[in-house]
Amino acid sequence: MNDYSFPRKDRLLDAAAYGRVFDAVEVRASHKYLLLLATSNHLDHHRLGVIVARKNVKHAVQRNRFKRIVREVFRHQDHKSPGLDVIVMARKGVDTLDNQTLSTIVRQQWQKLVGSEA
RNA sequence: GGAGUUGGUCAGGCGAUCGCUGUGCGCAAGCAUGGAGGAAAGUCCGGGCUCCACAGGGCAGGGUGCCAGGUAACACCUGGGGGGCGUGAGCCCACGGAAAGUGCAACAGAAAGGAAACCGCCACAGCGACCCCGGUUGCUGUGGUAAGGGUGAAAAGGUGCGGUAAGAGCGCACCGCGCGGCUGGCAACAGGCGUGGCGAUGGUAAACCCCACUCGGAGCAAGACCAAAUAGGAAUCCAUAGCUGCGGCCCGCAGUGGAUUCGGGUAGGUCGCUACAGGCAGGCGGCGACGCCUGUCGCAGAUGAAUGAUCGUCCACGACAGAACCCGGCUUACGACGAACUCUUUUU
Repeated sequence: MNDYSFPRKDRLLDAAAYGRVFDAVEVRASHKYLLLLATSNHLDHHRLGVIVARKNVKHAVQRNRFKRIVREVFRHQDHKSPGLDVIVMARKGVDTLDNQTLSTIVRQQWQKLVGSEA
């Protein structure tokens, strides 16, 4: 039985944590609308960070929507594999997708990322 | 029915599952409960709050600009006045001063500001022409003339009658304008009376400017507190042994040590942080904005940043859009609903 919760320990909490990922990207998954970067964190769980640039998604409502969906997908994933720090970045145009489509894309990219790492 | 004007209300509902976050209770697991907007937006005004600056006054610079009121305050709101638009309900107005000074106005036009005769009109003079012999007319000159033509966004009060050689505020009537009382109004202003013939007061002040009133600066990353590690500082105490330098060596001198305390202060953390110019209901005062009183409610507080996802169901099939110290406005974006009023068409 998986734990679907999303507590603070599962998030990247400060600039330093983000910096570590950016400085040592081990795996990446690229898509027209988003980009995933990841590096192992030597913990027993994954951690997630989301970046949505104002430049790419103009409206705050749309930025929030993107983050929520990414988190939603994240907490439904299997967390048994060795811990990864993952950053999900939005690209221009994501705000044109509906929730369903966006969820599917994020899920696919996530599988790709975990698969290539394993 | 159509077209329109004004002022309002709501912002998908319910259920299930999985989450996020504040608070309360609990050792904990957990349980209970609260959790975006009318614009949260643009950051354009006004305040509160915080720190800095500040005797008083002036200059510079900015803002506001019909009057009265409301307010913590405003550039907002209410009521009133004036002007403009609309058949109307209604709407719009940067609405002080051009008789302090400086400046600006393309082109056109004769002339554009103490104006100007291009054409025209009129008088007189000279030289002609014609004839019915004192009239008509042509040219030139000297004057008069702002009525007409023409230019312009604008040509110096307007219209009419009189008047005149032709004209002209030259005279008169009405309208407009200036000045002085009077009446009404807190006032802006309105009405009416008298008076001036109006060669002075043209326009532009979102041109400089003048006048009146008004304004200190920065902003919650404000600011307050706690406070590591490391480096450096001050004081006290201990050790003055060893090492380094000066020196041939000794003495000596300078530097280097340990402990404790203190102050500054970085990372990090806590506070500021949501309870108030508060919402709702009723009463009273006021045309109203609003004020006063009583009752009642507790209504986000995050900090990589929560308020969501999926499914079911109902309907009018859901627009614009996401708090970041807090309020009051303005502006912009936008879906739906009902109300009052106006104009118009058709029918009875």
